[in-house]
Parts: sequence; C-alpha cells; structure tokens
Amino acid sequence: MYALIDANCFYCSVERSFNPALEGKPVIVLSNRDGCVVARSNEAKDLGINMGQPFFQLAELRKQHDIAVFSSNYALYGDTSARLMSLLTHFAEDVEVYSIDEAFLLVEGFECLYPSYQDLGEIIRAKIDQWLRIPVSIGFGPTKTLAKIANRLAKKTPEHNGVCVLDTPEKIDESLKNFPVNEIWGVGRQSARKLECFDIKTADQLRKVPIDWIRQMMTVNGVRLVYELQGHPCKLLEVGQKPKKSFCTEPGFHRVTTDLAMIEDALTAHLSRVCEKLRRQNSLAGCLTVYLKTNRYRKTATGLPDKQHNPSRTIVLPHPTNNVLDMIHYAVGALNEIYAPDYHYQKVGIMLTDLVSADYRETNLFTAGLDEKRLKLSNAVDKLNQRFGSNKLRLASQQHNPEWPMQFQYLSKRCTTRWSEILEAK
DNA sequence: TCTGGGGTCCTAGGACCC
DNA sequence: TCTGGGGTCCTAGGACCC
Repeated sequence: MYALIDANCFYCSVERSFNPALEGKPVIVLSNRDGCVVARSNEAKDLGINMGQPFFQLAELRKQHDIAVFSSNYALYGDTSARLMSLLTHFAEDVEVYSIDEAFLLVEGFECLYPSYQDLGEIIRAKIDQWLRIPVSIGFGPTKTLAKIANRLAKKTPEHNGVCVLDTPEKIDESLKNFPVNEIWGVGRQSARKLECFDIKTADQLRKVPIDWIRQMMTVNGVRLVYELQGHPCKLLEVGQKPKKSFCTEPGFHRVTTDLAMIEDALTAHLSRVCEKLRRQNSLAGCLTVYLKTNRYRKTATGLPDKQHNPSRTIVLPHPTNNVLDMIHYAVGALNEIYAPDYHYQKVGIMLTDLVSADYRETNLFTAGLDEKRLKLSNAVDKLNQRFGSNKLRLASQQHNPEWPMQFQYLSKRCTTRWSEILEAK
C-alpha cells in the first residue's frame, strides 16, 4: 500500500500557520513578480478566484472583499516543506518527496502497528496539525495512481475528513466509476480530449480499455496508467534525491523591452544564479542554451497581437564547467546571435544541460591551474552571498540597470530562516 | 500597466553507420 | 520495371507534472 500525503493549498496554509488572524479569511499567494495567483484558500476559491488568474484582474474583487494577498515566500515554504517531510519519516521508512507539498509513503508492513490504514492516516494528520499547523489530505491505495485518486477524494469529500483508503476491490470499483478521467494523475488536457472523443469519461472506463489501443493513444505512459488503475504498480517509490538533469532560469522582465544592454545584464544575472544551482548539486554543464521570449498576450497600439519571436541558441561548451566565467562569453555571444532589435522581449532564459558530476571533471591540460583558482573563487563568492545575501558580490557586467529584478510587494517574513525576521510574540 | 517558473519523459524523424 | 536490412545517436517538439 502506498499513501500520498498532500498539503491543502500549501502556500496559503503556511502563511496562515504563522498568522492565525488569517483563519477563515480568503488568502491568495502570487507567482513571481506578483503576476498570477498560484495558491488559493477555500474562501478565495469560493469567491471565484481561479488558479493562474492574473493578479491585476482581481482589483475589483479586492475592493469588495477583504482578501489577504501574499507574494511567494519560497524561503518560508521551502523550510516548512522540509519540516513536513522530516516529520513523515516517523511513519514510514520509505518516503518519496514528490513535490514541495506532496510525499508518497510505502506503508506496507506498517499496518500491524496501527488498527487500520484509516487510523494511520488520522494519526499522521493530527501530528502534522499539532507540529506544523498545516492541514493535509491523505489517500491510501495499492498503486501510486490509486493513492493519488484516494487523496483527491479525501480532499474533495468532506465526509472523508481528510483520509480516504482504497484497500478493497469494492471500494476501488465504486470510486473509479465516478472519477472523471481528466482528473487522473498523468491525464492532461490533450489526452482527456482524445479520450473524450471515444466516450471515455471515467477512470473506470479507462481501466478497461485494450492495452494496444491505449499505447497508440497515449504511448507507454498510457499503458502504465491503465495498469496502475487496475492495481498493478508500474510507478515505484523513488526515494533519495536524484540529481537534476538540467537547470534553467527564465524570470521575466518587469515590462517588455527592446534594450539589448538590459537583456545582457539580466542574462548575466540569470547565468550566475543557475551556476550556483549547479555548484550546489556538485555538477558541471556540458551544454548551454540561451533563449528569448516575447509576450504572447501583448497587443500593439492598434489592438492587433504583437509580433512574436522566440529564438534559441544552444552551445556545446568546450569542457563541462560550473563556472560563470567560463560560460559568460558563450552565453552573451549566443544572445547577440538570436537578438533582433524590432521585437518586444518579455524574458531571456538560460538552460544548462548535459550535466555530469563534478567528480568526473575533465581538466584542460593548458588551463588546469587556472580552473582550480576559478573553482575556489566561485566557492568563495557562493559563501559570501549565502552569508550576506544573494547578489551582494557579482560580476561587474551584471545589474548596470536594476530595472528588471524581481518585485515582491506582499512578502511575508522569512521567519524560520532569518534571525532578523523572527516572529515576535506580544 | 500588469498574464510564473521551474522540471521530466517519450516519440518521430533525420542523419549517419555497416 | 524492379534499388536491402539492419543498427545507433541526436534533436525538436509534445505532453505531462508541481
């Protein structure tokens, strides 16, 4: 049996857990640069606020209702998530951290310690509430996909009280008959539309399709999905961190721009950031991609859609590296090749791929000594920036124009990771 | 005025090899 | 008139996840 623990509107719940005055009020959390809504409390959902809705569209609603608004406080959410995951290891040996607010547990063999899975679920919920004040939903099932479905039912059906156990064929049959196919884990908009054409609308119908047919429709992913719905595990628990295979960063500008100098400036900053991620994982990148994106929503003065340009350029680096000084020349060169002056760009992105472990570093015969020095330099820069704040020490070419950086207007305190922002009790 | 920012996996098709 | 039969590797693009 697998259990899936999933926090209810996690970001909003974290804000609430450190600010009880928000209890019962509509709360929303915004994406980077306060662009879109990425988390909503139930009260906010009841007001009709949608996932991904642009924040500026809520101006009128905010006048009518007292909506608590927050920028994304990743330091706080990340730290709370780490506490949540560590708590879960008290209940099972094998814990897969699936996302910032979700974890799969392999609970087979532990049921003898508890009267039932239902009881185990309730105990976990109570413990998380006691220690973290975060509401969670818990679903149990013989495969990860069924646990996901159980979790969804636990969240949506109040009678379940946050825990749903699918442990008998009867319960599974009953649940799948009414479960919409488009809400299944792994069925996105495209597949749902295709299945709809063949009148497959519920998980139960999907479970009964011929395997060859589903392979044609949804490739091998569809095959795995159908087996999982039938109760045969295809997606196994993945414990331990797997090193990332790529890193990218593509924060948008505050407004669109045609200014190459400013784009170069942003690119330098993004590259520094993404190299830091690389070093944190002890990896080197063999390949670098620079891309530009225009704003697909933008209209010209005449109301016509603005012309779009989304070019990219990939460079194979002469040697795998995680040093910004080794890459900056290639990145800026690539940018200059793809940039065209008559487009309004919304963002410049950089992606590092072909990652290898830094333990396998291939040294260049002619620059080995220099590489060593540069490695020490980047490590020193990382440490200083960790201690004094990010970007305190940076390349001279970065941020000659400080217009583009992120803006977070509604940020709460980073009260679990910064002494200066610790909560005060009055 | 303002519309996020990350990731993974799979497939088809092209280029190349003998 | 008829033009083989295996392979591998790479890339772009699609679909999905949070």
